[in-house]
Amino acid sequence: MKTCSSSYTCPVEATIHLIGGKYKAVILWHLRNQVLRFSELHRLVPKATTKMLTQQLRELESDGLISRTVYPVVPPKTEYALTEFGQTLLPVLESLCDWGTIYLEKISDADCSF
Amino acid sequence: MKTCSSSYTCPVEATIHLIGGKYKAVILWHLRNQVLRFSELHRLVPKATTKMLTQQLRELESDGLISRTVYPVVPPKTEYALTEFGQTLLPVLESLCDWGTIYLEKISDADCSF
DNA sequence: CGGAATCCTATATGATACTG
DNA sequence: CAGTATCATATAGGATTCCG
Repeated sequence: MKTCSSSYTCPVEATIHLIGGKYKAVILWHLRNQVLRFSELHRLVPKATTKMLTQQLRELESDGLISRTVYPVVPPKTEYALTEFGQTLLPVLESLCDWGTIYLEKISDADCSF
Repeated sequence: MKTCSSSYTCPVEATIHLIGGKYKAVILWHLRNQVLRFSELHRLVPKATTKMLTQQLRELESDGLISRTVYPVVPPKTEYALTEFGQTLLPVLESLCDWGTIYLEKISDADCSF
């Protein structure tokens, strides 16, 4: 999962390395039009444990795709948002979403009967 | 890695599940404009072991994205190609490639100095 | 609330050898 | 050539508990 020092043979590989994590693309997708707190994200991605969610968020952060803002209040409050650089991913995410929609239609027809 | 019976909460998740594998997007990318034999693919994706390459190819095949044609000759000859459905992924792959290119420029500037 | 720490298991991946 | 089989390990991922 190290991002650095990996030499990629092609750009596609690099992008997948950044957003191909189990929940990363979904997280970015949910952040596309809103700032979200940790618990809000967790509600949107319930399959992720807090550990996984934290891990993926930290990786996205260290890759410069999202920002993490901690408010020193009680109870704690943390907000996650797309960075400017993260926003450049929006066309990619939309294309993933569009194709996924078509794919889901396709398999709901066949309904996986094998 | 099971594709079936996973219920996705959002289409982005579905797409990533199909092409998010370690070498899948790269394989698809290499097949975008040509038919390739196993050994040719292996040369293009040298980091993958034969086991991994086979595995990813079989998954792509069972997801209907690529076709596998075995010619009953000696020595054996197998050709992999995008299916029609696989071709619908081309815009997605291009978008992954475009963004990856920009990303690689960005990190080659900073050169990971933290 | 937003995690961190620990422990544990499952899965992914690699190395190597072998085969029709 | 195009894999398969087997063994070993690394990494991902989950469950649980605890804390400021």
